Amino acid sequence: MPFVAAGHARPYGPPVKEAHEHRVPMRLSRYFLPVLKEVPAEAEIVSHQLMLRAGMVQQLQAGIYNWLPLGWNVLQKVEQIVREEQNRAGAIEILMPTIQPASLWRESGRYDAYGKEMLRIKDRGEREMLYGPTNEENVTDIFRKHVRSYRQLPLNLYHIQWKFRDEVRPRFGVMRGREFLMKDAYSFDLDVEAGAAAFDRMFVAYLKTFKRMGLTAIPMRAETGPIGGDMSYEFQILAQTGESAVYFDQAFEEIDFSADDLDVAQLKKLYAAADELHDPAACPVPPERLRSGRGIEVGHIFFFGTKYSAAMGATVLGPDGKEVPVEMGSYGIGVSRLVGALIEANHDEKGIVWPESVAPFRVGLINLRADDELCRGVADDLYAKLEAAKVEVLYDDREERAGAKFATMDLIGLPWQVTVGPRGAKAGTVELKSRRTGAVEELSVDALLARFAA
RNA sequence: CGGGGCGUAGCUCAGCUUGGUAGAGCGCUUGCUUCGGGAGCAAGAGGCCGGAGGUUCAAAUCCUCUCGCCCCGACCA
Repeated sequence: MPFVAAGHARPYGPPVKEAHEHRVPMRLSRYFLPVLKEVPAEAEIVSHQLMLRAGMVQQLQAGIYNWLPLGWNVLQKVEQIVREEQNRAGAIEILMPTIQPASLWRESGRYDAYGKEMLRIKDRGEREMLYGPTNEENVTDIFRKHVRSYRQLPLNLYHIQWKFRDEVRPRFGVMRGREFLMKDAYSFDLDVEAGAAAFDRMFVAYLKTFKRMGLTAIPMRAETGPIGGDMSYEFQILAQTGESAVYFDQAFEEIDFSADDLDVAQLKKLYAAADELHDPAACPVPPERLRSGRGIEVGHIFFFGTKYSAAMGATVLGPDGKEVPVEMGSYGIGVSRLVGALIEANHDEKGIVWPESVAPFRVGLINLRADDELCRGVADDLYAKLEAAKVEVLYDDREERAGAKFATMDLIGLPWQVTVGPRGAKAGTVELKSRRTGAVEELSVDALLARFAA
């Protein structure tokens, strides 16, 4: 750790390899889970309230959060799904720093264009720097220093890194923080056609990524904003509490986004628009097929051609021996925002309801009677066996009353609750409850283990 | 960046109008009793009332400045 702390290279996260492994199971009595019974006054929307109440995050400043163990755990799960789908789509992971030199941004002309959203700082030598709000210049610099030939294309480099945008008004907890974790990928291609193909690969990767998290993401044509360019889609996930109204063709509900043969051209033809771009009079979708809802933007992809490569001299020699600027695109996913968005889409009046793929623990084991020898014996034994079976489990072994334990488990939203109580302990059974459906079944310890060991 | 609101115990808040030695509930500690959906009783710990100036015999309370946070709008992964 000292090595990591000494630089700004990678302020978070385990190496990729470890993230595949199961997490260390935890006894709640030894964990750090500062849950709150009451709703902190600062939180307005439900995901923010629940993240604070479940002890996932803690605000340090406006729009800047500490990630506590439970939240950090989820953040890493989300990050890992994003990473795996980027890798699968052929993107290659790198890591660029959070701090960038102003000189790079002067080359693209964005140092002046970006405005107050960009946090500007100076080092001891009065050198102008900035905390990166995005990394087009940085990655283009990497490219131009190392790539000379079209034979090295296509190339897609991505990283998952903290960014800072000095929002005038941060809000909604981690959904719109100033500091946020983002995956951004950058594609480099010889010509527009190849660039468009790279764009489509990311388009599909995004749909799969969100699908794996149990989210329905609707791709919508979008404005390009300060990134620039002429082809842009944003991905909105549906949640009752979404920021903006969205309208889309019912066909999106019928598509299996996890399929391997998604037809991007077809998908792009389907109608979907946020309210500001939706004109009911001009909408091509007949009313009976038009769906509406509220959306949270969790991803945004751009194809902007030679905007940066031309300005910064990122060129390659083509097969004809001519030097041309590369065609580029950039592809963002708001990783930390997704944690909030996931809760917006998955909660009830009692708390969070995690999809299994991103749950901080798969199983919450509750010993109802910590003072009862029989119960404790059964629960300790089950905990050890779940651990041996590499099931991610949080074991509530605290000396609390039943109600408090159930309330805590419901709040933090682990998909499965396993309850050991005096009644079942005598009969050799435990209770298994689905957090999502509430369905309860009674079964033997062996049957339970068989259910989760896989 | 315009408009509004709020800073008092770890959390939610009362007290401020009308200045007079700082409160409640939850949480925390200890003991006893409880024990299948956020237990009861008892005894405790815990606050420079965001900060700095000022007015006053006296300021959480009145005045000025400042810092922070939240909400609405405009803007955004």
